[in-house]
Amino acid sequence: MTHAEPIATNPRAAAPAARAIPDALRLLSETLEPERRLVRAGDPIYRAGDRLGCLYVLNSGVFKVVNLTADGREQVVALKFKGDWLGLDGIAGGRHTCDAVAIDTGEVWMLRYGALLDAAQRRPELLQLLLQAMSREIAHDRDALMSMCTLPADARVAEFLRYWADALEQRGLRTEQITLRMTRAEIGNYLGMTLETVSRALSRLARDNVIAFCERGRREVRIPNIAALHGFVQRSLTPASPMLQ
Amino acid sequence: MTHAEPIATNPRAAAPAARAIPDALRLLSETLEPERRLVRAGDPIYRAGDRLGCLYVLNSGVFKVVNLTADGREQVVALKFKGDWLGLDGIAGGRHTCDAVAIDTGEVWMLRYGALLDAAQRRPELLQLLLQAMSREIAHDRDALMSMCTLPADARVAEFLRYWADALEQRGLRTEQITLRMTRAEIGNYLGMTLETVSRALSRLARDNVIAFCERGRREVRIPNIAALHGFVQRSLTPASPMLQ
DNA sequence: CGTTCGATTGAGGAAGATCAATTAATGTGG
DNA sequence: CCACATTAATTGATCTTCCTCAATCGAACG
Repeated sequence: MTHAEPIATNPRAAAPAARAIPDALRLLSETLEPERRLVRAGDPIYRAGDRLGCLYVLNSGVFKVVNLTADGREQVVALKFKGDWLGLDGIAGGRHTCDAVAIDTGEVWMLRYGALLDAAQRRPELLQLLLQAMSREIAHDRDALMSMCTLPADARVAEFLRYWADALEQRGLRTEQITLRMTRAEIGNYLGMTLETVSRALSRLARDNVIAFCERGRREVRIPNIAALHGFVQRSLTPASPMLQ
Repeated sequence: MTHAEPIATNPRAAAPAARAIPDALRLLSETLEPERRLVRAGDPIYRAGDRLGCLYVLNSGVFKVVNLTADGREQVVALKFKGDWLGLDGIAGGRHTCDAVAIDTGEVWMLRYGALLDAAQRRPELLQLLLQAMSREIAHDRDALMSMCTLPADARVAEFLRYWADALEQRGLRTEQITLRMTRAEIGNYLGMTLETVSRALSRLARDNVIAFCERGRREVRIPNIAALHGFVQRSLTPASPMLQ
């Protein structure tokens, strides 16, 4: 009885999701033949205010999406992985409303918005793909808002790690040991807390053996068991913490 | 010289936006002839888990969108006004992921998802309409997340009122005096704070003359000047409050 | 006119921000 | 390769904001 195998214990349930991203990428590749662009950590692919010429799909790597307000506030509002789209928020206004910046080496595919629109008119499966990507993003943003509003700081950090590990797992990538490509300050900015609070939360998670730090630096995190992270979140809810009705 | 007319002092700038919603509604009405449904405060139009048969567009009234998690947390994650769409988050999974509940009398138009998809394939302007609605929702959700993360409680309440008044103004509705159709508890739940904090924030806003309560109850709020609300938000940022870098 | 529900206001406490000091990585020029 | 400079992370000590608990008040309703 193997117990250390959380992935694909139920192949029938895992299979469709596991196939979804490669299938989507193949469809896009074949029907639109997108221009490919290699990026390294720190490279922006667009900036808030840029005219929306293209939408982007990640073939590999990790991106952060940074929102900025007129009054100078700046915040990481999303993380993007393989198969995710970038730039969807700019469709309404014809201009990008955020910065998109690579935080790891990777490859993005550029889809001319006009060409995509044309193709979507002719090919139902392409339209579906786009609508589903947008829908997924809306649903995810709401979950994120909800975590922000209802979870205490420690749980938010745990949830952040769980989400990251989960995203990698769904894409068939190594999840046992993940490299956070963000500083504590960036993580805190994303989660709405200070870098000190992030650091303390991580220390506590490590002390509780929910995560472990690896030899090389504290930027690499070992997650022996994703379910344990979820358990940690749940525990911070149950013990007398109805937190906002 | 009439001075109490904040709208359309610059007709060229205001006109396109002001026309956008009626134009969109007319297009939908003519091309899809949607079934219309009257609702009253408290009526749900769908529940999380329901199969996605329709998308909905508000012709009038106000809706709240409520998200619930497996562990029982429940939160208002969005407010919807005339011209807004409901149910977009359910496209990806084929099921609604939230409850949508009327908080005022109004009328929603039901669009069979399949029919909408067909029509969008044939009519570019309809496809654009749908994509723009989804894009706008993504952009707005990010702004909301950002407010949550970067603004202190008082400013979040001010921003909430500003957004509500702004939404009404954009739709050509009375904005001088608005009726909040949510309890303090609901507002607090939406903004990630307790009802007491909402109450205190409102009292402070009234004391600073940024808002005023009307004779009948404290559920009606008079907003003499929307810009003053924005000013209040800004002030809570500048005086030694970098708040998260 | 009492009952109920929502709103307000105050007092005390806890989570998390801020300030500050230390330690660990990373990078740079010699 | 090492000394040094720089940046990131950790940890502790306060202080602030906001939550919790509780009492009071007002409005709506039967």
